[in-house]
Amino acid sequence: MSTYYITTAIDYPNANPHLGHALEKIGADAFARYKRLKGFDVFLSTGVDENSLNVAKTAREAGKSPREFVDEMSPVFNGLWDSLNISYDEFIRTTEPRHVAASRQFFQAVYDNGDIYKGKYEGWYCLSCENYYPDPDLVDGNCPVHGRKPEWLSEDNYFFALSKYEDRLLEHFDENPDFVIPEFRKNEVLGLIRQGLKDFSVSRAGQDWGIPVPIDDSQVIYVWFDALINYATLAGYGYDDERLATWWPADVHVIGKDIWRFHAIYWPAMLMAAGLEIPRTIVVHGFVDFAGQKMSKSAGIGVAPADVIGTYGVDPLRYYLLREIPFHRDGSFTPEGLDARYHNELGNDLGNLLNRTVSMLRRYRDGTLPNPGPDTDAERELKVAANKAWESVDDGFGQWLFSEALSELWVFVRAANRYVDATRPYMLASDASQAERLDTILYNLAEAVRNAALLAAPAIPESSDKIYAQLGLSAIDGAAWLDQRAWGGLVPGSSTPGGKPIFPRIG
RNA sequence: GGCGGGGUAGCUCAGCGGUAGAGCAGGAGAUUCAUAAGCUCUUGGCCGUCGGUUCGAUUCCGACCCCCGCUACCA
Repeated sequence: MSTYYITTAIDYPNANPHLGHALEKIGADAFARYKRLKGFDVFLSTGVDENSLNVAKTAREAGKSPREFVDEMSPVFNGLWDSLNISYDEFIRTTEPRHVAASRQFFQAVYDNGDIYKGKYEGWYCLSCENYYPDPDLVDGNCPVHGRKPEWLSEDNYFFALSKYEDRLLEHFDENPDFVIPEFRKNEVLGLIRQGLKDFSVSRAGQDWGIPVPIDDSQVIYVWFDALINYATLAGYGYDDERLATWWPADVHVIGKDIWRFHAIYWPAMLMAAGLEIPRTIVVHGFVDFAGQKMSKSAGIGVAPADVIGTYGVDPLRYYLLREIPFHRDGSFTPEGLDARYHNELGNDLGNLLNRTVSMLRRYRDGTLPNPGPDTDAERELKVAANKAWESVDDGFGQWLFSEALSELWVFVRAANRYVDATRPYMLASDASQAERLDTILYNLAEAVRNAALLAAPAIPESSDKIYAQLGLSAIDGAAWLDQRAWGGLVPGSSTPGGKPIFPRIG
């Protein structure tokens, strides 16, 4: 079985995760589920980036030790991913011993290769912020946050010779045109590389939080340098060569538009320097805003994922984000939009389709799937619609175009609703001479619902399983897109228990 | 300043050389298996502005105007 390694960004655990974080994990999860359904052995990763000096700072402000703080925050993240049904295989914390070891080994490898050297890092440093500011960020020569005069400080740091890799990076982009998706992001990356790359500092002096530099324990590794290495750590780098051979290079890094510089430039160069292969693809997604405004906890703008789950459920949130927001671009979360898509698309179109189907099976056939007779034009049309859906939904998920995929799927869902109206099974029930015709309609209708559920499974796995259950089938798993795709997966004579509406009206 | 993205129906967007499309919202109708759901029909757009190329441009080219992102620099 082919392996497929998908990573998501590891998040800074210095505040609670919001919808933006959720968007990325949900997209990556939908893709991971899609790949599994297509028969791949998938490894999906996520985690938290705990070595940041910001984390240490936030901890101190909360009157806690960094260690205490991250131990509290970490479960908040994987807890949310669990409640969103993110099917991650591993959740990494960058304070884990295996990652500390891997980072040090990686640093050492790059150093041994001659690409890390000692240099001077200097700039305007605000003592209140504990941060360096580049000249243009200063306001009248003062710290933009505290308004106080910063001090000119310099410290010895270790630098990574990024500038050496300019040509090799350009070459890599040239040879791998799909390295960065979507294309307009690739163009941004290339633009930046062509402007010329500068070496960057990969260590910080005088800090007590972080991973010690292997060749100099007075310094810690710069947080981005160690954070990126998490992808290799998870693949076994530094402790399990067999595992590394199986999973490295990663097939795709899923990241937000704010961090492509690190993933598309720094990271490949770091890997070249460490003698590791470069991941095959980097998929860059956009951001979610709240009704046109940036989400901001302090300003009270936005909504907590847990609240949405509490009101609507997990799958409605997953569906809404995947359907509403084009993954590669920015999009907007609005309570009205969520409510509309929930009721119109999930409830009325899909949920009601299931409900009317199992209801008629119960009323007219005692909840037992009948044997279908010969097709008429109506059945042929329905199957054409199904085939079209399979093609375009498969294609859409494969290209990270979730919104398009779901949009195409709903074309089929509507076709199935139209099938009921066109064939009018409820008018046939009282006429014994029409029994075979009714059997045919009910069977094909159920089959249409089953196909829709299977197609929707990457996006709304729990709901798809519920639909399967109402049709008397066991949960969807394994390479179901390969082995259950054919029309006729339902066995005549089996019982269709039905059940409560899966997307009940709210409010 | 440079690079990139966007500007199409009230809303969210698709189309990207050949008589303007979808979903939602609004209006009307025929139905009843179903979560007052589904189905059918329908109102609604000088396709950001101004020029150009073309038999023909929302679609190509040029200039410009707004919104967003990245990046550089001046001060």
